[in-house]
Amino acid sequence: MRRTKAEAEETRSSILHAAERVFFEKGVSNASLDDVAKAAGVTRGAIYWHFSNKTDLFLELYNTVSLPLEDMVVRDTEQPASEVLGVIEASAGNWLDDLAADEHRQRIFTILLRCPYDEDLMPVLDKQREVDDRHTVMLDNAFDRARNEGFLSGNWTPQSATKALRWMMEGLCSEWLLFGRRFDLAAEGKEGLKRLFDSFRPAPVAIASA
Amino acid sequence: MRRTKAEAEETRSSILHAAERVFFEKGVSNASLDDVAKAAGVTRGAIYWHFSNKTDLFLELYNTVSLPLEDMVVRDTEQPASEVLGVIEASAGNWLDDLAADEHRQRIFTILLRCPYDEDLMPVLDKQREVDDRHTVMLDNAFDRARNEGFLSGNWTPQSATKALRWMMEGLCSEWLLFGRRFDLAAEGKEGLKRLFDSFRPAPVAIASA
DNA sequence: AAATTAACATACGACTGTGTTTGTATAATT
DNA sequence: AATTATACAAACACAGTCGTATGTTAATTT
Repeated sequence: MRRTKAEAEETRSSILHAAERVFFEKGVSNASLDDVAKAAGVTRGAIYWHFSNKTDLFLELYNTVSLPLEDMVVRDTEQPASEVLGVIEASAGNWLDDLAADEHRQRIFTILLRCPYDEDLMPVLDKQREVDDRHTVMLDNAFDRARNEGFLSGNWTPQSATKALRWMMEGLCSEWLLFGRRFDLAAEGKEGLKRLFDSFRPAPVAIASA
Repeated sequence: MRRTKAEAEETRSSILHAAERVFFEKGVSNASLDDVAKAAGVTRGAIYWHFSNKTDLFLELYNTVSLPLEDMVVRDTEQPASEVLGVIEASAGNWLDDLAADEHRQRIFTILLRCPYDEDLMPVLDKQREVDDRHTVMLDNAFDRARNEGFLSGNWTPQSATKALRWMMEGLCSEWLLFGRRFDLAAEGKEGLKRLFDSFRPAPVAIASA
């Protein structure tokens, strides 16, 4: 019962969506291809037609969101230095808003956090590292610009600010994703960001007063 | 070939050690009991003698470190308020030192971070949450004491300081454990802690000068 | 000394998941 | 209109893995 090309593309994407849900619920290694097939309303034959095996299915699923993942990098480095910190903070806040609103992204991140990286999933890890490294470099540069223009507190170096920000974001999201979303990610996250960035900014110089 | 009780206890603990290594390397759900048995130099019979099944083995393994886990709570709340922040910072720093030095603890944490929590592993998750909640309460109280005595910067509230600290620690350890230990956990972690705690402390009041 | 039991190893049956092969109906091609 | 390639479903063969059942040996008990 051959379907038209559009229909085939439809079942392929329904398989991907089903895989996302099943992998999220049962974990990648605990989920069987039959679980995915049933969740997609097809048989394993359809999966093996569109994908070569489970690892390939996982990688394709990862690719469906890998490009949006990279959007978290800060690219507005053309701003005046006085606003660099504000731009970074807003960018991180927006990223939290996006994650909080996008269940798809939530599930993918959760899957990625929990998945046991064996040998054949290494490309995923490598890509994650590459994105993280690029992100780190861009943050370093941005904080460095802020510091050179006197907009970074002496308590922080560009590198330490980058790390503090990244660790806070990672811890925040890990706790939220892996631990059952028991708090308001965007609200509490942005409040934390605000206080952290306040400490990034130099103390206001005392106006000569009485 | 019946062994003496001491020998039996020895094989039991060797099974636990093997399980720790194998679960760490292959992930809990990807590791078979035969993998564990071979790594321990026994057969599956020995495992089924000492443990009822794989979940039970995992839970017993978790119990071997669950008590030390709770040591990370700050219990030195009897210090003078002026030193509360220093005590918390030192406690967190010590915790990092311990983790960096104890491969056993590293593996257990990594396993816990990566393991897909299905239904029968819920007790582990619940216990983790309980420890975390207690830790949070103690930190809240400690920061509150510091604030009441004027030792907490106005930029932070006790709750926000607690969260910032916990997220930073969690992000730091997650990245180090899940991402290949590509940096010096204790050194970089303590530097980050120092800067964060510097921002927790109120700005020094300007001495009346010329 | 005989019987029992603890501490395993070995063997067995059942099931699950995987990859492949085969069947098949339909769209696309010629 | 006949052929072919596509998009699957259904069936098959096979390796793991699990739990259990049974065997075996040595320590303990009686």
